[in-house]
Amino acid sequence: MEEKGYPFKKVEHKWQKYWQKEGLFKMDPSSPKPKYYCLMMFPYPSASLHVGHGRNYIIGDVVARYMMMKGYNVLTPMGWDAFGLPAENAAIKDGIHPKISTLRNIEKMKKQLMAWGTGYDWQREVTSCLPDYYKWTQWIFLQLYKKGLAFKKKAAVNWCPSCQTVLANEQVVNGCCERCDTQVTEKELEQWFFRITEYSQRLLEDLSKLKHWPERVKIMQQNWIGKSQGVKIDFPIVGENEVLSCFTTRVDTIYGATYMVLAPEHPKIKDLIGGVEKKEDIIAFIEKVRSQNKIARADIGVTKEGIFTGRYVINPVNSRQIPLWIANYVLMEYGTGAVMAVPAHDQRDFEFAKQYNLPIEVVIDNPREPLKAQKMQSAYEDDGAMVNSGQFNGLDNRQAMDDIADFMQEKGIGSRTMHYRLRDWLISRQRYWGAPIPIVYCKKCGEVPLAEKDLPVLLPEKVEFKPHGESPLKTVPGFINTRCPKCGEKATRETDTMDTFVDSSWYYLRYLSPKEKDKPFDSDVVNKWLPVDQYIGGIEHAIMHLLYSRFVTKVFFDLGLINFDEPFKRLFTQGMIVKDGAKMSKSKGNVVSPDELIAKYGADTQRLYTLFIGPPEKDAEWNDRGVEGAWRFLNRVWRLVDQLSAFSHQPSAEEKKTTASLKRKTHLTIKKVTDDLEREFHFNTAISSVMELVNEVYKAKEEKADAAVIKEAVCTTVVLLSPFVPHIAEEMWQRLGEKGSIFQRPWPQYDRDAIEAEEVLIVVQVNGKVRAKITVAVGTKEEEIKEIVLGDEKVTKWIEGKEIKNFLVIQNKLVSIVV
RNA sequence: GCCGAGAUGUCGGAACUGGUAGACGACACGGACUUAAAAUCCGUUGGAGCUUAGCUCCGUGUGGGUUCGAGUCCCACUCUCGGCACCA
Repeated sequence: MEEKGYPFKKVEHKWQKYWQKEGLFKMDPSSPKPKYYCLMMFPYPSASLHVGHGRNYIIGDVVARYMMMKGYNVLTPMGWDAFGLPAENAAIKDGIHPKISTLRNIEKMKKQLMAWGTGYDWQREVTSCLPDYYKWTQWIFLQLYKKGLAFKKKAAVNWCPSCQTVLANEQVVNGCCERCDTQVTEKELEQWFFRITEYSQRLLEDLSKLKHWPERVKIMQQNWIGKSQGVKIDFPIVGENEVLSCFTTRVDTIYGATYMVLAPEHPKIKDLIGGVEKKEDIIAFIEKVRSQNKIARADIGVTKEGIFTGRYVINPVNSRQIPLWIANYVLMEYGTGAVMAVPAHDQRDFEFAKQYNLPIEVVIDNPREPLKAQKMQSAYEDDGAMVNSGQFNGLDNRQAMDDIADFMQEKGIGSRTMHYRLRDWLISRQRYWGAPIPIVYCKKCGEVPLAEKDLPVLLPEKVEFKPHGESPLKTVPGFINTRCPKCGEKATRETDTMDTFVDSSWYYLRYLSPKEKDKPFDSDVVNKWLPVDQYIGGIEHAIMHLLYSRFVTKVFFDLGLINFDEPFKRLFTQGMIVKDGAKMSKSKGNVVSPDELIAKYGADTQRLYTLFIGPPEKDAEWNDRGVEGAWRFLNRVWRLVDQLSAFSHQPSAEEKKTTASLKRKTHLTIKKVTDDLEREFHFNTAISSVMELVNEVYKAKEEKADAAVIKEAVCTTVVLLSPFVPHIAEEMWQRLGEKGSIFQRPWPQYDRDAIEAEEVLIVVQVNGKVRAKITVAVGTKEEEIKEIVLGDEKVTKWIEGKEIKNFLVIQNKLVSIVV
């Protein structure tokens, strides 16, 4: 295609080379400037990028360049979250080794990032799938292991009986295997966990330290941790010298507990049903529920299923015997795996009681109309006065909650306690493309961690990818067979690899000393540079990645490795770019390729449009027409610079007014752009205000304003645009006769005197409606304004013959008359 | 169901602490330049009405409220999007 407009290809090539040569983005450790760590979530190296991906990097690049001009020593590194399932799937499908496809994708993406003009300190690049990185991921595992924070326990995985393989949640589609469509079941395996639950309270509390995180992300994390206060109550089992404990947040409803339900996985069931008549049926029921995988079990939703155990427990407050059931709607992972069922006041219990004809007893009355157990259509979950509750009758239920908890603690039948929804972090993956877990199993010594000096446990390269029922690592004898680090006897290696979220939970520390051979990071340097000043990434990482990173940081803090306990000071989560109302994806065919755009209009046009499209934290709809608008604007600025030297003029008195107004606009724009960048990254309004300035310059040229002031306006335009469209800005800067990189000059300051206006427009409202506008000198006295207003024809028309009830004057702004 | 975000012209979106609603861009239309087209430049562009150089009324999802004045604050509701979901 023939190039029209400014020669963007030449310009972009020239300046990309220049930045690289000059090392513009190389962080200088000896710089006396204050530090600024600007971090983008490191990407998974995928084969094809679209303009939606670009938004993240473009925003980050604007921030980095702006902070540079503000005089900071900016660190802006980049790396690759390079382990993961897609590469392994590609290996199975196309037979290409994950390492090869991943490294190839990295090269491709790196070129793409450079084509966007985004600058990074490439000397600090990290790649999580390479041994010099994952050695330290394994090291981190060992530290957690030593602290008792890494441990093994049985846990269920999704299992495809046909492929004979473990499936990740995203490989399960509608409860079936994505490859062969077989119904997925659950299988128990010994798996590795990180004990993140030990940090529940701190992870929750410290959210309040994160003043510059989006509120919604903090709320999501808070809900995810899910703290609830309640009471743990012991129910004695009839005929045994034992109790079943349950947790409730609604201890006020205890008198209404008419049965108890256990999760099918509850460990005490085995003993309890030992001598029961229908033991076989119960076992069959438990088997049935457990054979369904978690996803299917959650799907059932409506159908609550259960079975009576034949046993009874005693409600400790009224000594009543109530039946003990097992049901699919009770989860072992939450609380104690046992629930006191109060059908009158809990909807789930209500549905179950209706289905199995269990008694319903009202203990909190609806203040609007008394409840009748037989007539209830649903549970009453709101507040009211206590009834049928012994000594607590008549109390407000909220009050009773406290009183009953006190009563129980006194009598020793229950205690106030807290529960968290957060579960331990399952880090085991039965996969090849991940960091091997550095553990060895020895017949004599059992489970033995490797010594730090024996790291890394290298991932073998020669493996078979075709699915045959087991993790590819299990088929490599050279990997599995080893010696016990303790006794030297023959031993076998752990074949599970680590969740990629482990890799990504600490990479931001590695950037500070990426080539360090003896430790994961240099504590002194890390302590100097962290926490990260600005973290930028997608909202999809609001919970997992950010929570895991916070956890790992806290562990490092406790280990004395670092002196801060939150990794990211400021967080910005950008919105998605959609097209035709849907997220861009190959399957939907709505992908906009950055390569074509760059070929047609250049990277700066794409950058400008991406930033102009809307507020960056919100989702935005891509529109090809809008790109042309950005292109037109850049050319408009380009021509302005081009023609500037030809313009010289000494203004007449009349033209001086235009000159003054342009000068004022110039400085107002500096203020506006700066405010928009400081305030939540409002690039869209910053850019529109520069557009206004450019329009004004065109007008001022037409009206022959002073050449020096026009030049000031044009230079300011170029500088203000530079973080957004760096290539063209550098080129124009040079053409304006300046030397060196525009990013090495300071960000402009506005002149307070220049933005002072001499006259203001005052709006006159009569009965709340705008009726006239008058222009007066700044600071005109109230009396004087009154006089002018009352003499105005447009105003008198509306107040004539009417009584003025109120006359309000707001300085330099507005007059409001009520008649 | 719960939690969160949102609803403004034909479209993307502006409007900071209540003070001219619709900045800026896109689309559309008209004009200038041109042999012509593209590009560029200038102008018009929320709706309705009228006695049409202008003026009036209506207008920010719906209904109510506070206020001299509400897109903005309060109450109730509707819808859309996102996340979580049998959490005791």
